[in-house]
Amino acid sequence: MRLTTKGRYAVTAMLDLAFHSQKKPVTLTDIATRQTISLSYLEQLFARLRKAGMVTGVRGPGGGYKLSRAAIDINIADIIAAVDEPVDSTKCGGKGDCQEGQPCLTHDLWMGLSDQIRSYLKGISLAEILEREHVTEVAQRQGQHVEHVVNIQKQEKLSA
Amino acid sequence: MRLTTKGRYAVTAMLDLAFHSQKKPVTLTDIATRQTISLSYLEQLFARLRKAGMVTGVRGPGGGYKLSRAAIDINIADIIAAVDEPVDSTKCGGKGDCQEGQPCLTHDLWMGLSDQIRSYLKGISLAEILEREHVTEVAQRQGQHVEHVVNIQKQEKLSA
DNA sequence: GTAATACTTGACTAAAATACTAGGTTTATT
DNA sequence: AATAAACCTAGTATTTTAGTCAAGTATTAC
Repeated sequence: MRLTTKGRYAVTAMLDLAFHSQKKPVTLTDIATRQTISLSYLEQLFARLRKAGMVTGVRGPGGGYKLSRAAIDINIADIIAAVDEPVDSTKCGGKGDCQEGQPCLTHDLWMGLSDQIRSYLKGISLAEILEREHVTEVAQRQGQHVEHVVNIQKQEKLSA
Repeated sequence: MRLTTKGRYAVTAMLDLAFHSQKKPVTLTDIATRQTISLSYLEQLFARLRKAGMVTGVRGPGGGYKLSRAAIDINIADIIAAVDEPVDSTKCGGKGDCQEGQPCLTHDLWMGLSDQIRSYLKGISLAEILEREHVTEVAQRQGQHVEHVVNIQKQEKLSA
């Protein structure tokens, strides 16, 4: 499990998507504008997210992307795993025979730790993050812009 | 908080150090050999670890490195923070004014998540990891390979 | 059917991080 | 004095990151 800016971009984009795509699909152009990520880079990330079955593309005018599953069924670990190339961190393919056994000793230690982080992130869903940080903090500090968004969301929820 | 191969190298080296430096200092050459990390790369990492006050260099023949504190007082988050350049992930310096307020919404979300990971890793000490896999001690004494260690550990889990 | 909109693909690139190389200088032990 | 080790400085090849650019294909509103 690696934690890089690439993964952060993906999580950020997914959070944006979860937040804005409740009613209709969200275009990557919108996300790119809101999150100041380049469109083509987003396209790369979403190609992977789509292959991982986490988002669904809707073509044609009025199209965009939406979550394939409910936000509560999408966890952070899966998002990061989807965009990150899986790196073999063992140097011996997990065989345990790199060198006299010793090296794989610490490899095992690290991998155990890595697994813990993974399972920890697996326990956090998009929905939980949105809910946790939701209107409370950000809206207060922010004023009209976010309030506007929040209002729209509330209206959508009411009409849904 | 980033999780990269660099951080893994640092944690691995620190685990090795914690494991072997109980009596006398450990040379980087030893660690380099055991963990198959280049000596100069280790030097770079340990320069940072030393500046962070986690290890102490002992010069001269018979010298090497040792932990500055007890292994139980050194946590994983600090190790990673020591070798990783702190990247400003906000693009607005935490001011919250990147762009219309919106971007900082998700920035905050991610940073909150990042903080959780950090505090999680802060709760794990070198000593705990070594202890958790305490069988390694046995392996060391008996000169066995890790494959055996893993088997022993599985048996212990079964019998526990 | 056409145009608009949106997704797909692939090639390319500047900048940064990674991992290493080389060659030193101290410092302390023997 | 010889040596073993930390410690320092600079450079460098490779890979990854974070994009850009260009030319597609698919879908739907009209």
